[in-house]
Amino acid sequence: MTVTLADVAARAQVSPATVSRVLNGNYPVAATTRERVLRAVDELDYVLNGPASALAAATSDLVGILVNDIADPFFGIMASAIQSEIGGPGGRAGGERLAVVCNTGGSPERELTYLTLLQRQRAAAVVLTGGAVEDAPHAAAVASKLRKLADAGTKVVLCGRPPAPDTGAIALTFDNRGGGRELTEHLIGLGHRRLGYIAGPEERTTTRHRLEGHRAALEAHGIEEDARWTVYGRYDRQSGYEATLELLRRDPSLTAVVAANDSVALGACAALRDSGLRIPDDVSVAGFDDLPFSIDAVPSLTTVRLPLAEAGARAGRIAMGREEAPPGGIATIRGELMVRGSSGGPRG
Amino acid sequence: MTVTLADVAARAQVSPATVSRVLNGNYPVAATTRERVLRAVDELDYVLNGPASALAAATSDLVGILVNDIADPFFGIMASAIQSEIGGPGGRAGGERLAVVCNTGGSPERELTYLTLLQRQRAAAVVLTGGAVEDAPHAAAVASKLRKLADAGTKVVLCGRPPAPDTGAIALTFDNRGGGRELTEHLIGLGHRRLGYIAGPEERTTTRHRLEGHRAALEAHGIEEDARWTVYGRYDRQSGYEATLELLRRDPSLTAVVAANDSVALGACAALRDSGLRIPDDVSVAGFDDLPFSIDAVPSLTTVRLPLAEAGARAGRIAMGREEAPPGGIATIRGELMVRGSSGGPRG
DNA sequence: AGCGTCACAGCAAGCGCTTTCTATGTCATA
DNA sequence: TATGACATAGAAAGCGCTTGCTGTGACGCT
Repeated sequence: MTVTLADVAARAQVSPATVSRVLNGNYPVAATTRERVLRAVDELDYVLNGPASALAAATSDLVGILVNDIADPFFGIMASAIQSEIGGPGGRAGGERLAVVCNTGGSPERELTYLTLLQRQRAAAVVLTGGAVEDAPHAAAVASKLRKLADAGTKVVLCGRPPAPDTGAIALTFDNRGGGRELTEHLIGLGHRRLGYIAGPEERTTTRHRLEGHRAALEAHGIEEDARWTVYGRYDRQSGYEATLELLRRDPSLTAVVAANDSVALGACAALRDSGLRIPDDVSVAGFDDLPFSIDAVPSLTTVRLPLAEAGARAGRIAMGREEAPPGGIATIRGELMVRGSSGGPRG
Repeated sequence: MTVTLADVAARAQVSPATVSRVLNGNYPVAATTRERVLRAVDELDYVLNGPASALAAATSDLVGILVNDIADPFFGIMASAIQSEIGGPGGRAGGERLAVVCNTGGSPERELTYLTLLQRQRAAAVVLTGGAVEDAPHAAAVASKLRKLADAGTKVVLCGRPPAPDTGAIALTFDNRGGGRELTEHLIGLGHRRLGYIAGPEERTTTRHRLEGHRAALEAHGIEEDARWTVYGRYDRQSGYEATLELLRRDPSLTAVVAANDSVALGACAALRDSGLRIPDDVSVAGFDDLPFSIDAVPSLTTVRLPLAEAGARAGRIAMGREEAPPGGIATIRGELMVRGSSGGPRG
């Protein structure tokens, strides 16, 4: 039924070995023979059997990309960049690799299961994007999995994720703390003294780091934080909306709201508007990430730009061995403060 | 070095066959034996060799999802929904399947290459999302590929894509024409008579269908279209920005701008604002898709909501054989007009 | 008591490919 | 002309798993 290497070999009047060599192009084959084989391949419409070849060669051309939420452009942009460097079809790299994007939905179990699945497929490389969960047992489980992958020859790269010591994984980490600090300092510089903070899910490293930066800025300027000023939520618009209403309820005198990311910030803007407050006249708003839509908000969003595409591309190249790993296997990528219309001096 | 089935078998004092059966659970194995095997698996930290198993069983648990642009939430949302039904880790389905998202970047060649790669991996199913390219040779090549995939037992589902006759592919198509028409009729109903249209890439089916709907509405209301009122571009914000400036240059008296999708519409809004025009007082704007950010635009965007998540979920279920295919293998999914702040009566 | 049934477990034959090693013909060199 | 050296091609041994078929006791039945 299905055409095999042997069929091609028969048709081209050569041995299967020769066909394999033509297809893999890593062994001298006379031009005329090669052409004959290629013609047979074409005529029979032969397609290599991936599993068989992976089994025999003990390698695979699968590259896994783990993301928390594929519907979120934050991850989409990174995944896209990673993939373009993986050299899937059309990429620069020679060999065709199948870049597979796996959506963990932020669930630790799924993350682990996907890693196992990739291990099972003997993936050539794995790139994990986005923050990690701080749950100790899970972190240990992931670390052990990563070590096993690395030991089995799979290249492991973390993109926008804190380093995983002793796992052999290369880490490109975002400086969430520094960005958070810079952002809040900008607001403080404008004169704000009462700032609400809408954090992401409490157990995520990204959440904690950004919040730490925010608090560091407050502290550096002698602003004592009110416990009511922080609300935890999810990394989405709705969460931002609800959290903002909650903040307003807790302390209507807030003059600025700092959000965990841009989506949350947009939700915050909507809530403020719905509460009859003007941005930035009454309340300033700041986001994080600088996703494409942030510039289209009205007023456009003050935020911290993370070079997602660049980081992804670099992660992809490292995963493919086309770029050297940073010294120590760890690189910190800084964000850039983007001051736009959503932030201004406090009212009055 | 690496642990194999045989190692587990030796440790559990059973034959490899038994271990395989325990792992696949499709053959009676005594409870005590099973437990012994499972313990050995655990102790040895055994991970099945995917390629070997796929080769021997002549099936794979890979499911491919093709998207045009993974950084675009339009595709991200569908991919996410498809994947959740595929039953990757955490999904409802029992068997663990690896859902792989492939980013074609809208390139026909890449699309074809990815299909071949998936064919090579003997994918269990393939879901193609988004519009197709209208280039005849390419369409034929894709159709032939789809037929081969279907013949080889791979389930092929099109989600948000026009049907591919005689390929055995199930199609869930968006009613882009109907949506486009409804949208423009809404604007005409408001009193607009001079409407600019910012189309997507000319060679895409989605572009053509939406534009056809727009024109049908114009015609139905006896509005003669000016050739200057249509500009082609890409499906992104920047394209919308530039196209709007171009439209304004060509005919400053336009009172409404209809965009190929929401991202383009946002770009249009930005261009209008930068040109000193108010929305909708001076010019109304309409988008398409109703992506999450559209409601956050100021004013919020009038658009056509496409049930991306629902369609994706359905496509996923069909691909898994957990839902029956629609009669005739084709279902048309309608959009819903969402009237919001960006559209109003023409000035004056 | 004799024998068919049933529930398990093992044997062994591949699945379709890669790759090492070996064979063969062709040259250039001595 | 004899002889390496070299360029190619083939034979064959797996890669690690699945599965059809073949045992083999333990049971229940007449």
